[in-house]
Formats: sequence, C-alpha cells, structure tokens
Amino acid sequence: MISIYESFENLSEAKKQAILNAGFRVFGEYGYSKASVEEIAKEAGISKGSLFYYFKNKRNFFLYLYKYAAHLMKQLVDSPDGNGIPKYMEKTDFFERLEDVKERKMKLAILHPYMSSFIKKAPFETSQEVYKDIQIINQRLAKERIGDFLKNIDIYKFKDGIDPYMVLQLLTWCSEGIVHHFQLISLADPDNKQNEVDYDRVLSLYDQYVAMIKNNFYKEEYL
Amino acid sequence: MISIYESFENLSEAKKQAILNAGFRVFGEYGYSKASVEEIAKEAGISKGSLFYYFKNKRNFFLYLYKYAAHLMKQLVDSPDGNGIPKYMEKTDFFERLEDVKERKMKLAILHPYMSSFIKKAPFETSQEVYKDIQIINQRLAKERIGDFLKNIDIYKFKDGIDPYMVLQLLTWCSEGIVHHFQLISLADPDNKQNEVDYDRVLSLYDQYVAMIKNNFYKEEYL
DNA sequence: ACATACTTGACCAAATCGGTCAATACATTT
DNA sequence: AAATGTATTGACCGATTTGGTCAAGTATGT
Repeated sequence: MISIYESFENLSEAKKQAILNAGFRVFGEYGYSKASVEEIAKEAGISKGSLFYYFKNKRNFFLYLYKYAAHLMKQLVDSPDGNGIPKYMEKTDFFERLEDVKERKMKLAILHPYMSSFIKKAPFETSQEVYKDIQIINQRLAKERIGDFLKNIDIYKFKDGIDPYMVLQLLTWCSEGIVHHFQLISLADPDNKQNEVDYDRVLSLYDQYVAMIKNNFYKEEYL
Repeated sequence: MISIYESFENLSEAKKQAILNAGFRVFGEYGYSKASVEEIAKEAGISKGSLFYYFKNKRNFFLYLYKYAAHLMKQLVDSPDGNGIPKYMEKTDFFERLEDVKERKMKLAILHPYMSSFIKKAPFETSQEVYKDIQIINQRLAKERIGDFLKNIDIYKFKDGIDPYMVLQLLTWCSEGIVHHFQLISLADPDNKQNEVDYDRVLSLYDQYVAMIKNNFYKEEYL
C-alpha cells in the first residue's frame, strides 16, 4: 500500500494492527463525528499525540482506515498477489470456491474483528467532513465483491430455476447472521469477559446451513 | 402501556411517533452515551426542554424507548390483543404463517423505520447508566421471538432432514439482508433525497427468496 | 556525543453535554 | 374575562469533552 503515512507504516506489525483495530472498533460503534480520538488511542495503547503524529488529523485517519478496509475487501475476491488469475478461480464448483472464500473471510475476521461493522456503518456516514470521500470509495467497492465470485462457475450443477446469485447472497447473509448471533451469545455469557466470539462454533453452524442449501439446490448427481 | 409518563402519552399520536422515531434514529446511530438529546429534540421538531419535561432525563427516555420496542417485538409474534390464541397460530402451514408475520413486520418497519437498528445495537450498550436495565429486558426478549413461531407447524411438509428452525432463521437473515441492501441503494441514489426505502421492491425480492426456499425445501406434494 | 525520529501528556480554545428554569403560550374552567 | 393549570420554549449553567498543538523527553542509530 503506497502511502504518505510512512511514520505509521514503519511501525511494528503488532502496533499497527492494534491501532487499526481500535479505529475500526470506535468508529464502527459511534460513527465518525462521535468517535473520540482519545478513546481510540487509549484502546490502541498509545498516546493521542502519537496518533496525530502518524495521521495529522482525525479525518486522515478515518479515510486511511476506510481505504485500508476497502483494499482488504477487494483482496478477498481477487488474487492475493493482485495480478494473474485469482487463485480461487481455479475451482469451478460453487461450493468448493465458497469454501476457499470462507477461509479467507475467517482469517480476516480474526485479524480485524471490528472491520466488518466499521465497513457496514461507514456508507451511512453523514459528516460532511468525510462523506464525499466515502462515496467515491464506495463506488469502487460496490462493483467488485459479489459479482466476480460467479465467474466460470458450474452453474449447470444447480437444479433448474435456481439462481446461483441468490444462493450466494443468501449464504452471505447467513454467515453475517451467524456471527451476529454468536456475538450476542458472547455478550450474555458472564464467563466470557473478553466477549470473544467462538469461531469454531460459527464455522460449524455455518457449514450446516451450507450443507442444507447444497443438498437441496444441487442436482442429485453432483452431491 | 401503563406508564408514569402521562404528559408524554397524552400527546397527539403524530407527535409521539415523531419523538419515538427521532430517539430510535439517534440512539441507534450513536449509542446511548454519544447520542445528544438536543439532536433528538431537533429531529422530532420539539425543544430540548420539552423532552426533559416528558421524561425527566436522558436515561428514562432511553429505557422507555427500549421497553416500547420490546413490547412491539413481543406483539409481533403474540396476538395483538395479548390474550387467547395468537391469530397467526390458526394457520399451521409454515409459509402461510410466515406471510402473516411478514405483513406485520412490514407495517412495523414503516411506522418505526429505525427501530430495528436501535434494537439491534442496544444489547451491545456498555454505558453503566443503562446496561443493567438493558440486560433485564433482553432476557425477556430473547426467550420469545423466534421460538413460538414454530408451534403447531406442519413440519411433515418439509423434506426429510430439513430443520424448520434453520429455514426460519435463514429467511429472517434474508429479510434483514434485503432491507439493508435497499438502504444502501437509496443512499447511492441522488434522486432519493429522503433516502426512503422502497418497500414494494423489498417485498417482491423477499418473495422470490421465499419461493426458492419453499420450492426446494417442501415436499413436492405440498407445493 | 550527536542528530534524527518517535512518543508523551499537559495544555488550549472551542464546542458540546445533560439538565434547569423563568417566561410565555395555550387551553380549560370559573 | 379573569383565573387556573398545563405545555412549551430557548436562554442559560457548570461540567466535561473535543480535535489539535507543542515543548520536553525517550529511543535509536551513527
């Protein structure tokens, strides 16, 4: 990632991740205008002064986060190295390719637990300070994502009348719903003081839904 | 609804709805601690002083909103009059009963567009001023809802190995996903300055997903 | 020892916060 | 029309928080 924020990017990986995650969490929870730089710095384990040293001001930091997130979301469907045929494209079976993306998403969710809520809220940002910039990034973001997944997919394996796009959409909402479900559970669990989500259980439940979908949407000869 | 806030409840219906909706919107967007009473009052078209006149303080107002929302959510699956057999229970077919609930949800979504985001965010509230009270209300809320829907349902109509609970869950996430999808679209549409969601399109898309599910999860003789 | 880059926390003016209250407007009763 | 009680307002308050600055200090490399 080319950037003018060298001082930030020369930081240790652990420190960078701590700062990014703190930003995702606080901006994601309160939105741009109500998020406090002080709170972010505290959560990242650095001083407020340092944050301003890295990014000059609040706006720059927020937009850096959003671009960073958009970049990662793009990488999710593109090839990791950015050129040539995306790796997951080698597989033409819908559910095999889904398995690939699932693992990537999982790694991302563990690396940046609050990125998804941040990226979900950002488009609704109304602060004039940033909302123009957000829209520009959004346009690039919307075009990619779900569209490319279906390229070169063996759609003939689906039963007649089934739209693979709808199936993909359904499973996407399903995975989001499951994560949210377990977030609620972790909140209600007094033993889990960190409110960490149990991703093993998320995955196994998700797999159940995938299996149900596949069993009934695929032609029998391809099960 | 029995209440100590008579001065509020004696208001005209239009005024009450405006105040409730403003509260849902602002609390839902920023959370309890960062939500500004001033902003809520402005959006509701009243003065800040009036809001304090009705509810004494911020906390009371927030908890009133949450109880109000919980009450409506309960009504969604219960009978409207609160006693006797819920109306929708008369129908034992999964998708017929779903149709019933769908219409109720739709009316609710039009009456209180921001209630769902409010109620989705509230459980994650960390402000010590309110979080204890939220947990208490949550426990009552969690038990109801999705569980009762399946009572007396003709589960034999589903193909073997299909869990109706999972189907219901899937369709719930689906409807939420569709609404969110159209919210994004309305944001990107420069002609739609009010960012109003087109519920006709929401419904028709939702119906497509329901049809797909039903066609493949129901035994053929019940289609 | 020197220079450079990083890090901090006290500090600032400005804005915002929840909440109060005297004044006013309105409606109803006498 | 006078009196009474209720709604409604917006200016106002002290307290807190805000984004941002900066001088002073630490760490690092040469």
